[in-house]
Amino acid sequence: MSKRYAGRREDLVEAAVDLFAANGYAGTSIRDIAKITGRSVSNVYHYFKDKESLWLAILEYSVQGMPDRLRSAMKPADGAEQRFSALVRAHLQESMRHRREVKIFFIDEERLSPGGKRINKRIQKEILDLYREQIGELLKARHVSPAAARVLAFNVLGVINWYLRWQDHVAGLSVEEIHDQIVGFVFYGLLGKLPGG
Amino acid sequence: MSKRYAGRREDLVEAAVDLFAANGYAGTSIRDIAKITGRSVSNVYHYFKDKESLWLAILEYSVQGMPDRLRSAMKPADGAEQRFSALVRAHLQESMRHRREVKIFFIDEERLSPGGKRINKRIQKEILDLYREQIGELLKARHVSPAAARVLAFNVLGVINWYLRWQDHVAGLSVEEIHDQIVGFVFYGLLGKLPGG
DNA sequence: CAACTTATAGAACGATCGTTCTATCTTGGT
DNA sequence: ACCAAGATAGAACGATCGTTCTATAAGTTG
Repeated sequence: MSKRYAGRREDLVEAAVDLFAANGYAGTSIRDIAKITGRSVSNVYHYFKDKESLWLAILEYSVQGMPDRLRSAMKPADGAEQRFSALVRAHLQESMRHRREVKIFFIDEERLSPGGKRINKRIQKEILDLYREQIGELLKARHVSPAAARVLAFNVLGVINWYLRWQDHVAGLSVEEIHDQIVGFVFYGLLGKLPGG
Repeated sequence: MSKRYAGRREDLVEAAVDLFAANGYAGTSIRDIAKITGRSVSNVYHYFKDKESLWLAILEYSVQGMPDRLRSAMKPADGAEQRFSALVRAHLQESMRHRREVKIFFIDEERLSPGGKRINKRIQKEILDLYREQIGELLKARHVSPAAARVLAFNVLGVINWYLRWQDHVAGLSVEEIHDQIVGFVFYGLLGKLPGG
């Protein structure tokens, strides 16, 4: 691989992320990707054997490693609340970092081949299980049923993933303040505790 | 309009809801809709002038009236907490009732014409404002900033809309129990109150 | 039955899709 | 300088897309 051509493959992935996030998988054509990178259609196929491979390459360098990154954000020495807070904060930051990829990942999963769907589902299940486990630790004294813990895990994921949609639409708060708000909501809801307390 | 042909238009809308929800707007063709209804392509165009009109017809008979239905679920005589609880429960029920439509509505909004987008945004804003207003009432004593109230409204919407995704994947709880769980989470989060209290 | 409106089907249009093929150009190693 | 490997472009394939046109069948109304 020559230096002159370094990053050419990554450019394609970058453009594909943009377009997939904006227009969806079915709504994005190989020609679109070629056009905004100033390349030819066949050049795209030189780097990726087909459209779905491009999709999977996106997942590979972003969402694929997310469960591990979330796990390593939680320090074993801390208490359950600190660990959970760290998990949520890491998850929010990861979602920010890979905003478009996560959007693609969670929204457009339907049109994949069975093999692609399996990868998608596996990662989603890893993250869900991570939350279920931590919620179990957090609520140990309250003996919640597994079904209830599952519902709670989905609720937390809903808050975090929904964040991707309105992230841009809030003025007047810094990113850190928004994250504080979200963590506070996940812990105490609307009524459980005063915002400042 | 003859009786023999009554409901033929509605059949097309019904099929389109199914397919749009399963495969997205760009991922669904007029020919797909014609095929599963056993009609011809041109017959679809006899009832709808183009693809986007079909989309808007779906919104019209489902999501369009949702803000009003949510408003009318809240009894003015009740207190702020009862009113908010009624709002969330009505929203959950409406989301269940029009599961596919809401999924389409919130997910696939990007590929519409400017006119279609405007309708979409208007309804979403109506619902968001409804929540912001009620959250304002609910937290009157705590003087939360408008930006913070906005974040809280988005969080609640995230929980409810995310519910559409995992609705099928929880065994061991009835629909009412799940709704209780969700309302409890919105009010008190993970730690704010005991589940049984 | 005749006239008119509605419902339907089938063929076709141009555009675009994912993909493949072939040919040229660039680069790095010898 | 030569050559193999990688990078690129362009043309073309068959399939499918949204849409339109034309023609026929069915139903309603006189």
